Amino acid sequence: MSSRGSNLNRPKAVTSVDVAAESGVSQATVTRAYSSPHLVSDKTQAKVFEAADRLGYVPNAIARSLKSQRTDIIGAVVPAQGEYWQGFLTATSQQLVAKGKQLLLFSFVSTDEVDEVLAAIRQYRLDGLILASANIEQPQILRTAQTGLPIVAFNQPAASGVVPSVSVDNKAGSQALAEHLVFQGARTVLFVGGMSHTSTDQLRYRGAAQALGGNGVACPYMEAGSYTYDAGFKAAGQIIEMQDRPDAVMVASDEIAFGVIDGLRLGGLDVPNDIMVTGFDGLPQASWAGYDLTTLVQSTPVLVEQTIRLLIESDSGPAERIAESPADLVVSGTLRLGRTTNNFERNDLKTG
Amino acid sequence: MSSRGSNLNRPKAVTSVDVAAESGVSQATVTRAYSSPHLVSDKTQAKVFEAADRLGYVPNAIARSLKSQRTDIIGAVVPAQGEYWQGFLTATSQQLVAKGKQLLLFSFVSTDEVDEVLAAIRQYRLDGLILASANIEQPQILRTAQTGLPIVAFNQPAASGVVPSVSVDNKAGSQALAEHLVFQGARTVLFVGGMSHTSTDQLRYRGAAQALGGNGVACPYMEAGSYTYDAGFKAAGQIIEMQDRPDAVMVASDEIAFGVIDGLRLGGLDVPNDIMVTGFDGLPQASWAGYDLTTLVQSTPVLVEQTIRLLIESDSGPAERIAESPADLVVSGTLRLGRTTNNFERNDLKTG
DNA sequence: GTGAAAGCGCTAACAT
DNA sequence: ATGTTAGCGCTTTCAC
Repeated sequence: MSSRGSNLNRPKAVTSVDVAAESGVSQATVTRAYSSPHLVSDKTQAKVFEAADRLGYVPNAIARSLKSQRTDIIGAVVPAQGEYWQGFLTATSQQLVAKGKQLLLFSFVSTDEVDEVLAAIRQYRLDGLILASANIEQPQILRTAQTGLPIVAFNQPAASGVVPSVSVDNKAGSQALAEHLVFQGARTVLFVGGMSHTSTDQLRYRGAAQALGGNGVACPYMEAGSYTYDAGFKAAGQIIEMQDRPDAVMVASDEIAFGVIDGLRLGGLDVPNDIMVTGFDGLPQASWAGYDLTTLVQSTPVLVEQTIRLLIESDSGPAERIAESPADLVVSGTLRLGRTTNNFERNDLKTG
Repeated sequence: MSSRGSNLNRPKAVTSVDVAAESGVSQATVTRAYSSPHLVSDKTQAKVFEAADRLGYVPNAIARSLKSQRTDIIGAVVPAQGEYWQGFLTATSQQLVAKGKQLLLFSFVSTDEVDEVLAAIRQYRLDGLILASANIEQPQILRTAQTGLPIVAFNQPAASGVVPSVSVDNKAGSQALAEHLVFQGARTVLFVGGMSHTSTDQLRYRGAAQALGGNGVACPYMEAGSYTYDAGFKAAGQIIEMQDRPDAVMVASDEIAFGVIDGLRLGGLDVPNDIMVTGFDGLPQASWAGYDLTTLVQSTPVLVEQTIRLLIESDSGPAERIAESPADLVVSGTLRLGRTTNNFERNDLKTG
């Protein structure tokens, strides 16, 4: 065995006691210099910081958390797959750091892993948890919520019965988009969903069906099977085979829509001249020239902001149960030109 | 029911002392039942777990960390932008959870934020840190490493002088790809890099230039400016303007390559018949029918595995300084057909 | 404004 | 196999 200490070969940690000794004040004063500077004279604070600098002292967040019962860490449970989630993760991480909080990330592939993850989470006494997937089941959520851990569901409107939830206004967005399709002259529209049992799917379909029905346009539903490119690609194969091919396909998500477009084009159809396609989400790729997809752009930073607010406010007082944010309709190349209106303008999705 | 009434939401925390009282054993035995079950009789353990269940007890990881000086948390600093990073994050999160560890995520947009983030990190006494970006500067890395925090650089080969580093074998991959281009009949090749000062760019270019030079093919370098779609799209504009348009464009990353392809096609060129394009990374979108990009596929899970191994082993003994993993050449639709060899086969990038 | 002292909940000797 | 005890590093009364 090595003669060294049992576990880590790190340099011995510098603690507030060391800084106290070095600067000739008490340990309590060192702590105060950091966490309650207003209780310490400027001179003392300077003395402490100098000593800390000399010694390389950094306050220990673990010890602070043990005492204060706050970790300043927010957890997020996010699906491993899906083009959508990157934007969520970076927005969340950024906004939390700006608030002096950190993000503990858990990703899962299959729903089975969620239980395991939720158990691991409980040990860490997080300040809050964001559940960002339609694939987490309500009993799981409920059980976790009962431990007293503040939870907010993200883009999972169905969870709002159990925990506060933040999501884009799926139905209103879908309605606006459907109305625009009618305006563009679509007389037959097919809705391609991801998984029919999710609330996201249902709301988006309902919005479409309602708006279309009001205009005397039928809206059959086709299930792609998952929210993936491949599912959309396969769905396109079925669309091509259809007897009465629709004028337009409303797809439940951008990622599925990319697959639909590629599948249709590979099948020899011209998008948008033979058939129009729309998406939902506003992924960065939607504005890529190869797709130039008409879609509903979610403002992820805004949604995340609301999520964090709900999470933090849930410490004090009754929170709203559900917050819905509008999606912006962005009309692009996947709609036929020549019938546009200036109610809708082409926005840039990327700032660069 | 729902009116818990009071303001503070968390039920008073159940501790090992409570469980001890409930089960009639000492507090230490409760702890042992969880962390060293072999030191406890089966009967006692059962008794403890029952009591814990009744009370809803979960061990407190914060308190454990304070005592044990291990948090079981690994940090990762990752750029906010870039299609590449989602795969890294999910692989890392997954593999860590499988090892009973957690992932604390930090993302940054501009380099200025890195210092702030590194400071925040130090407070958390992480067990290790993965720096996954070419944009973190060596002095910063060095300073952080000197605090005793084990660090591994991910896909940032230049950092290997300072901390252990794991990356794909950029040069060898690029060479193999360049040789294949020559085999396909390319006589003039343009290399489009992201940012010329990064080691990733340099290695990928060097590999290409060397292989091409050995075959008497020149390889000028063009800098896109960033590793983004937009940068590639703009580069395509310049390529179209060129007097002697190259047979093929080797692009430093898939994401840039998507932009190049779209830009070339929008400019009226046929990819691959007018001009061939290759990428590097093996993003999911590379296998989408719209691009079907010939690229070098990094096995992110394997790279992450090595990264984690280095991080954990660095606790005990001298680690390798650098690990390089091969990239798999995947030949797809963005190369001209008719001259293929069965040395290279089309692989499926997606398992679904 | 500063110091002394009592924990936060768990771990790891050291006893028995 | 189990109980006792002394901390881990910080926050927070409570004195002075």
